[in-house]
Amino acid sequence: MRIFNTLTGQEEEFQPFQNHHVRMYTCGPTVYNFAHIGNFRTFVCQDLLRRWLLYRGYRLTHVMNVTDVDDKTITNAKAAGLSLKDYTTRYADAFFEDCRHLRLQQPEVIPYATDHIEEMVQLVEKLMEKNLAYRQNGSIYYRISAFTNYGRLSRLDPSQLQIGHSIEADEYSKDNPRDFVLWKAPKDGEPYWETRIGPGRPGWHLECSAMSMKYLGETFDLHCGGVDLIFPHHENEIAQSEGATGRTFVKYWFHSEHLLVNGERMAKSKGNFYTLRDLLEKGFDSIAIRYLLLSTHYQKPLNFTLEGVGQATGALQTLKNFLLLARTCRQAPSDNPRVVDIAEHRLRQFESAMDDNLNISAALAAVYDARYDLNAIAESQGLSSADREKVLLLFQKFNSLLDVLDFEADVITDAEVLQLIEERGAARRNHDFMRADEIRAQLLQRGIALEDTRDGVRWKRTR
RNA sequence: GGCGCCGUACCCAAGUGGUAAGGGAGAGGUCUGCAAAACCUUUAUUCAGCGGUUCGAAUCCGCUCGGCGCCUCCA
Repeated sequence: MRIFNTLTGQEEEFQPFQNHHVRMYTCGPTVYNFAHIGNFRTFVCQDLLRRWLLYRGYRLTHVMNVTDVDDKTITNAKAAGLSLKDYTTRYADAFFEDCRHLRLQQPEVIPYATDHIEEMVQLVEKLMEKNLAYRQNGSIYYRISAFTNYGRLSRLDPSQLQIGHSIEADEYSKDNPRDFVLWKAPKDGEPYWETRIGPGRPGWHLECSAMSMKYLGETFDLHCGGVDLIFPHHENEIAQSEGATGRTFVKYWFHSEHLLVNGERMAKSKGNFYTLRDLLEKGFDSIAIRYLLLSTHYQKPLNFTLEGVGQATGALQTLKNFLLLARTCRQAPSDNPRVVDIAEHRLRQFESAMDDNLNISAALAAVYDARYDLNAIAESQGLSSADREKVLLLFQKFNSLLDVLDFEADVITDAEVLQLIEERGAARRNHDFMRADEIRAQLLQRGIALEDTRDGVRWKRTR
């Protein structure tokens, strides 16, 4: 498979260091509030990547950190009158609940920053020994002028960087304003840790270097995040890690583009700021949102609109209707050789699209083409048992990547509903269409849609 | 000021030199007691605009217009 590597600015053949084992790190959430839909676009892209690696048979060790100490978590916890731990636990729980709604697979390891202070201290000690870090007013800074590769990932020339406007008071004492903080001196009323490098708390970049190397080794295959993390976060991670170890930190850098809402950057002030919760409360389906978020290539901006969620819902419905037909269509007396041909052809099309830098649009086209081809057969001739299995297996393969379809047999157990379906059938046979339509409308209100086919009545849930 | 991305139908979107995939929505039709589903037909002589290279350009080059991102809070 080929994948775009931010480090080289090119698409490259993916070849992990250890042949069959991929080690991957993703920058996880900072748990200071509910994650928004833009955050989840990134996590859905990473979910697609991880699922494709698994599909291709790699053993995967995926680490995603949780940042549970930083300026925002501290400020918000204080405002909420909670301890830092109580506050961040609340939002970490909410985050993982949202992840389940979006069917994001759990990474193998989910380390929390506050559980890894010792590893971070060790990393700072190494950087101090190598004279890549210096102490200033109780804080410790990274000396970027001592790291020659600084700016390679982001293609920024350190000497060209403008100095930001929001430099904190204590940072005026840095040797170079562009140096970044590794360890922050304690402030009044803020949490801090007593450590060998002095009291304080970690800077933002430090945790990712310390935790990724702890769980994946000093050199690993993939590091993921949103494009906004390229600079400074990932640039600084490289400086910290490679500065400390002298070895290549990461082989492939995977960055996903941002999500816009109605063509604009999402911002609370613009009134276009959505959390997943907002959308679910408005009655949108979390699976349709997953579908929408995964259906645009990760390197392209995704313009999120409520109309788009509606379109995604419609597209999913087409696939669900097909699966219903595939399960319930007439039993054919013998196998149809075209079924296996179609399945193999469309699967190949799907796989080569995904191998091509996760070309999800082309992969989805293969899914819909398969649906179209197989639908015609199921509709006109029915399917033999073996062919039915093949069709369902094909879509299960597609779904191992997409995870937007359900395959468990859905049965109605409610005796009253079954009774009504029965009664409607009798009414239709007696040409009492008033009564039949009345029952159909009644069931629709309960979320069950009835469809009359030449092979009898068929039903599906509408919610 | 520096670096980078994007512009394909009503909407989303693939395609990076060989004559415009796929999805949604709309219109007409077939089937149906009516629906629904499905199927058929239909919606870009054209890819922001203008020039150039080429037998051939949405694809390559140049310019123009429009939108977006990063440059120490950020997914």
